[in-house]
Amino acid sequence: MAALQFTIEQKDSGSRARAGRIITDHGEIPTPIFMPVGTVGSVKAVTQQQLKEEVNAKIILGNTYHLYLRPGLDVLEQAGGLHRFNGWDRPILTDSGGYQVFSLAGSRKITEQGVVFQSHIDGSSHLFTPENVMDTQRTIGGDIIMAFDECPPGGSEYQYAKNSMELTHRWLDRCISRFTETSDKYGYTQNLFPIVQGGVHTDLRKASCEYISSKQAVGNAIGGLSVGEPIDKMYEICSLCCDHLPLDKPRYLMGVGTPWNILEAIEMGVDMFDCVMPTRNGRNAMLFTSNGIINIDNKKWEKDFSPIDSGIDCAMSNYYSKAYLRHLMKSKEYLGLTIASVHNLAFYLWLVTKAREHIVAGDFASWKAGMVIQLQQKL
RNA sequence: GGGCAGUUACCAGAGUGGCCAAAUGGGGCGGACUGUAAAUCCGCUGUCUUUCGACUUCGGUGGUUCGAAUCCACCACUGCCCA
Repeated sequence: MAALQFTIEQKDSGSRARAGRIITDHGEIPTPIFMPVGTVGSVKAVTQQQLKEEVNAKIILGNTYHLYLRPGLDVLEQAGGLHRFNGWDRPILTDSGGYQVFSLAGSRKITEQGVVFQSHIDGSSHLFTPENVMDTQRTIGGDIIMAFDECPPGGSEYQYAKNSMELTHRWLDRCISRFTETSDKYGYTQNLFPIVQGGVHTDLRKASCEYISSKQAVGNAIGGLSVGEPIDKMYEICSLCCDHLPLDKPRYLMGVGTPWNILEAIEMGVDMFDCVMPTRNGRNAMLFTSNGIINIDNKKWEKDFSPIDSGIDCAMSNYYSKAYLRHLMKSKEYLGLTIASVHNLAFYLWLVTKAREHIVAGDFASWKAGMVIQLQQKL
């Protein structure tokens, strides 16, 4: 059993994009990659079989905060970790709960020691520290686990962002200490990714990248983006981070994003992505297709019996019609949620696979320029 | 034949003299969603107008009143009960 390895197989000639491969004990991950989000150990409305056979997912996410609250660590430990528990035998990445510091801002308190959360399930209080978040992620059993960070809102002003970043750095040191002191729990290697913060402030981001880089982790994450800042700022900061993070380690842009966001970031040299958008928006009737965006609730699809998306290689997307999916969504049938989610995820995986092919072929930038426009069209 | 209840916008259903273009729910239409407190949330849903506002609506006709979805008379239709 070995630590995560990353190899770059091909660099794009016209941009910073790269085609690589991550090797973990649970299998290989070609990059760039999109990772479906399975917060509570389930990619909502999608089975693990569908993730493999229809979506072609290589790695999925789980969330520390949610899994800690339910089913709880005793269940996960007795199950033998999340892989055994949910039947997903490919790699898993667990987020640390840092995002919940942002999204549950109304029911948590941050101190130097850590964060006290009030459970969204029953209101009970729980203290998360860098140390116990490492222990918890060890127990959940992610192949890649994330440092515990504070994710400040996109509009945070300089001083807040600076304090927040410095806190995240101190927490990182504590995460690394605890992570180093403890062992892999289930026989395969677990790998820690630190997270860059610094808001939308370039000097903070640069400093954070340098600090994070000095830790020489096997991979690095860019956090604190797509949290309310203008989209141009997101691109600017992402690009800057890619200039200051190690070239030979995978870069993970957390929580991003739209298909065109992902293409832009790939061009900057990002290798890994996750986002709830394909699943959540899918459940809410928004489909991403190789031709553009569809609101499947719109009446215009009522009698459109053509496949959902014949431009990608997902069997489900080619089998079911837009009219049928609209009917299912309008009728609030569970199957509609599944088809929409599977399709959107398959599209995202198709997109990063195509991106990789074009990087290898050496024409990524020109292909991307056309796709960014095409994918945003409202059909 | 007699008695009682009812008829409101796409549907269901409040409203019983002015604060009613008319509650609420459903349906319809549109939008939002970026490390998931989300199968959620937000608009619009008589006509014209960007707004202000104007106009036409509450089974039909006529009436009472300054003013009627609301009161009265007759008519039409529906449901239940008694013969």
